Amino acid sequence: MGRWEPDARGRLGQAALELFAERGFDQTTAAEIAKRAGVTERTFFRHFADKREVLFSGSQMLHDFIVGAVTDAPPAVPPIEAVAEAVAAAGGHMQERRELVAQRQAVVEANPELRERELAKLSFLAAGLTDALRGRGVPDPAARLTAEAGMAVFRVAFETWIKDPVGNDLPQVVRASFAELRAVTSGQ
Amino acid sequence: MGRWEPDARGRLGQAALELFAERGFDQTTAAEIAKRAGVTERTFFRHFADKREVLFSGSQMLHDFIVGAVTDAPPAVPPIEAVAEAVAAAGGHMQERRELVAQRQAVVEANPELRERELAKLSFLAAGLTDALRGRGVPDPAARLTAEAGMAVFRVAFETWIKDPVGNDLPQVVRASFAELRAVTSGQ
DNA sequence: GTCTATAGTCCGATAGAC
DNA sequence: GTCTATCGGACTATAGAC
Repeated sequence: MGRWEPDARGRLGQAALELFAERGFDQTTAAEIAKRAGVTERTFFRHFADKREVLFSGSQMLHDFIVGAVTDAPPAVPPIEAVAEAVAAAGGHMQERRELVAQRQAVVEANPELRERELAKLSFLAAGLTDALRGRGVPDPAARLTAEAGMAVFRVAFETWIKDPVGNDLPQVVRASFAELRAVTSGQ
Repeated sequence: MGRWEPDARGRLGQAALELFAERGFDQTTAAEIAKRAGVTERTFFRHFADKREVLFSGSQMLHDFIVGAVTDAPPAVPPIEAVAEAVAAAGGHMQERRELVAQRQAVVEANPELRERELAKLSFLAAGLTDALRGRGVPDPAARLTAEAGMAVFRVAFETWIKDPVGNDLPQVVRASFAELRAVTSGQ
């Protein structure tokens, strides 16, 4: 065993979520989060570039999963289908952690700065998705538009699912939202 | 003539754009912007909630223009058409100020915090657009998806136009992007 | 208009792991 | 010896409180 308890990063994320939920993002200082996690404020900022970032460790996993799924889809699958299935599959994983996801989302929605960061993460994901589609031979601007359409659907489907008190089939909501997007863009 | 020069807000916006372009967002303090505009730092924060906001006065105008155009479109116009024409018309106005728009965009792109704020403004616009569509009798989730599709197209079309060294027909790029979105969502 | 809390940076020091 | 994670303290600017 080392000098310190392991997984300072994980403990910081846990402590931050608890404190933000208890008393709000603005009313929580980085020093308080660090204290609850058993480290110093300085250590907090070595793990996270800013106070908001502590809530977005999972975004990288989401990014890698969705981009990976699109990259690995069989070549014959049409681009929009590859994106739809990747997003639906990611939804399946989120569903397994619904309690945690819902608590985190409530914290994010309660604060404008956190909502801003959430949008930035989805924009970053759209960029990754665009690259993955280009890698499948999809030309611009189709690659960019397909990726943006996928993120639009993800936003809408996720919001529908998280607001539903039951909310037990996110992948299905994702697929239905893609169908709905096709309907509205074709003029009904 | 009053005690102060008029339009402190406008001068602050101008001074901020100049300073951000000269030495970057991070290397410019609110006090420096205020000094160049001939006011105190305190006045800067009376006009703008935070340092980033000084670059986004135009976002409110864009919001009101697009939401107004969708609200005022004849009832017979299909939702996606109403959105497409509203965005195309807004593009026409931006085109008239291409130099200023391009300079501002270069500053925004150069800084992650400013890019974040830009995304937040577009998200706010999507929300206004969703309400306008509901006002036209479009049900959920179609209203939300149509609005998000409109913002996705706007992002892509704007980026295409601003990167084009000539870039003299944004409304046309917007319409072409809507057509492309229809194509990609229907699976080519 | 002044005062202050907090975010976020920079420097150096320490100690275990490899 | 090198690498990585931690700590301590001083410092500036933002942003809000008074």
